[in-house]
Amino acid sequence: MERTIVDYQEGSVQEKLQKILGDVEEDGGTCPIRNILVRFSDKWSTLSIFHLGDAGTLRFNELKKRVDGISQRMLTVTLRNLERDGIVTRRVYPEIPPRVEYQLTDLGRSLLVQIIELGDWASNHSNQIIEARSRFDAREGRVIDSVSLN
Amino acid sequence: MERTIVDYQEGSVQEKLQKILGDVEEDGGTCPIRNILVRFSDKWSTLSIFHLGDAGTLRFNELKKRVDGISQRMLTVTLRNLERDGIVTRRVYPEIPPRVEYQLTDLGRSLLVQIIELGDWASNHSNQIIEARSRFDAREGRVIDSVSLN
DNA sequence: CTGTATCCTTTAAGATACTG
DNA sequence: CAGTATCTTAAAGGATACAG
Repeated sequence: MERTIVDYQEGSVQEKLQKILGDVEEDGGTCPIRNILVRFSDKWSTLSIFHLGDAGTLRFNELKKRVDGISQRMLTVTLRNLERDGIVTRRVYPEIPPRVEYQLTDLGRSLLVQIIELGDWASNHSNQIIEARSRFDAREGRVIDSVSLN
Repeated sequence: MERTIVDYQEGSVQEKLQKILGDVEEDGGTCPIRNILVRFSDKWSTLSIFHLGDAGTLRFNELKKRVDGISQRMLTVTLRNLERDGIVTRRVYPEIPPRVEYQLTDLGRSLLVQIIELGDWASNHSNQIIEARSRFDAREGRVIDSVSLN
């Protein structure tokens, strides 16, 4: 079902797009597809999924060490949301000091495949993007970095 | 350390992940891969790319009509950023009233393929995710919806 | 060790009014 | 038509202190 990294290159990309657009715009903002895309596109979720996919099982602080720059609060929030969505499992061992282990579910691993492809794309095209940014900034003479157009 | 990813791996998914992790954590936060993942994962960018991919060429207000709920300001900001990154082209026709047409670049179309796959994944797994959320919320007795853990 | 709770600052983004 | 500019609110996220 989702293991085919190969055949989504040639399949019916067009049909998939039509289907997504139908789902995504049908109820303006509340649809699950939008919701899911937004959720899985945040920085900390992506990085956490990468690291759990790489390591298999990680304790809270092990994961925290790997996800460079994440605060304790954001790791907690991120993991709760991923757990809620069925992407990771959380196992608590009643020891002192407590041990809590996280790992990807099957669903999480199938998502991982998708975001690896996206990350791979980013990796392979980063030079093109950086060059495009330079050209644009040279043309415009100013930087429109992230958002505010003020 | 176990490698659960091996289970479904056929090509070089594992290698891709290693490469991404190397890139992504090497300079903690400023690397282009992180930057790019964050940029292309925001809601309005994704939806704009979908619609431009579907329609081919769209004027500002045509696109605005299709991307349900987007404000004028956010469409402007989104399109500027996509233009800057080399994902869309912006062509201005010196007419009155002005006409401005947007379309995906080759780079943009190659990105489109990736996010279609992600959208397709979301579409195919939305039921699983919704069910997981219900189970979690029933277990926890409260909703941890988006972020604040207060 | 694995969190929670609070406070506080920054950023995102909607609404509205105005312009070439 | 296709934006800009400005104002304001909402949300994200960091820092710190504390708890089981």
